[in-house]
Amino acid sequence: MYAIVDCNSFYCSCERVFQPKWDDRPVVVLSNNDGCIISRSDEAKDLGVEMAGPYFIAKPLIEKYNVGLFSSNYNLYGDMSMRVMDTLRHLAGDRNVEVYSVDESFVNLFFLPQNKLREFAMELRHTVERWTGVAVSVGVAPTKTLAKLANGIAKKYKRQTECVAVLETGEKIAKALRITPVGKLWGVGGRSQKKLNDLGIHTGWDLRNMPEEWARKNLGGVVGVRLIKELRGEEAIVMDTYEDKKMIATTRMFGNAVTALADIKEAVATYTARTAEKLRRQNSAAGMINVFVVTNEKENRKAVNPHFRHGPTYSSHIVLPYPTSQTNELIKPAIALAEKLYREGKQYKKAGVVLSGIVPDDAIQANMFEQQKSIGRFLMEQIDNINFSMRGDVVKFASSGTKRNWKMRQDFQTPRYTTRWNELCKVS
DNA sequence: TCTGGGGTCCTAGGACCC
DNA sequence: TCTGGGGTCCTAGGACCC
Repeated sequence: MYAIVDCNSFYCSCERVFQPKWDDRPVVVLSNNDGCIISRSDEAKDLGVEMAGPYFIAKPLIEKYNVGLFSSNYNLYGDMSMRVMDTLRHLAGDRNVEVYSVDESFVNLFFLPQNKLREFAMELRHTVERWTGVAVSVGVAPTKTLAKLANGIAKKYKRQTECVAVLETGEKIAKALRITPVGKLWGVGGRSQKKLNDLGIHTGWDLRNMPEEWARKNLGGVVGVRLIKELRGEEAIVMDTYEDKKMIATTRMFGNAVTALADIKEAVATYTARTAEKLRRQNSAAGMINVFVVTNEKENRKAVNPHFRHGPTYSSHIVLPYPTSQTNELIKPAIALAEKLYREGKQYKKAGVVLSGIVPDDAIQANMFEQQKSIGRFLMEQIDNINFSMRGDVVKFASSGTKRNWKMRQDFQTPRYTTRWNELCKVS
């Protein structure tokens, strides 16, 4: 049996821990650049604030009902996430916890007898809440997909379920599948939903009863087959042990459109530094670097797809002479790529740096600059240690610049309560 | 006027090899 | 006039997730 433990309105919950006056009032958290709504409390949901909707559209509603407004504070959420996951590991054992995203973990419950499942799930819920202040919902079932389904039910019927739903019998699973629209299943997105509905498949139960061979032909091949197996209670998606990322990226919208090459270069250098840091944190090196920029050219884009919000993406990549994790070795090619992509007179909305061809750092072949490299490696470690302990980028490369014309908007940001001494929560 | 920022897995099709 | 059959590796793009 698997549990999925999912934090309720995670970003909102994190903000409320440090500002309890918002506990019973509607709150929302905005994406970078204060662009759209990426977390909303139940109260905000009830007011009709749309998830992932643009802030400017929800603004009248937000102002009318005095909804609490927060810019995203990833330093805080990252740290709170660690606390939640550590609590789960403490209760279930390190190896039985698979962190799935910043606010969700799967927990393997094979060590529990059937009649202890609910009790243990409740213990997970209560302990996380007591130790971190973050409320969670728990779904338990024989497969990951069904556990996600159970979790959806726990969240939807919070009061009846006390945020914990266990589907341990065929009967309960069937009932849950019958009341769940197929589009709500884990792994069924908008495209597949439409396709399934057109074929007269509307509920999870309808899909569960389709033949596997049909899924192989009509539902994304092996992906569809796995989904149906999982719905029937056959494990097809197993616990994932930790693996290094195969691609690491930093991409951002600019606060305002940017036209100067100097600004683009500065942004690309900063993103490269941030990406290299992520790379070193998992002890990897990258063999390829890809830089892209997005303009705001509008012509003809809307006609093709009315949802197009920005212009075309221009991208280019360089295969590095040898894999590296050093910021200085990555910034040079990144800047060269930015220069190559830049066109005078265009307006740029966004840029990004993507590292791939990722290998373990200790597997890097020795090269002529071995000695120089080890010095560089030492330097990188020092910079990382300083930056990590300060949870910001205190030490920067000169090419990252200091003006930051392109920096994003964050008008409602809260302090980094848990990662900066001088931003600690004060109790008066 | 104003619409995140990451990731993963899979498939199809081209290039190339024997 | 007649023109195989496998196999691998790579890339682009689709679909999905949070």
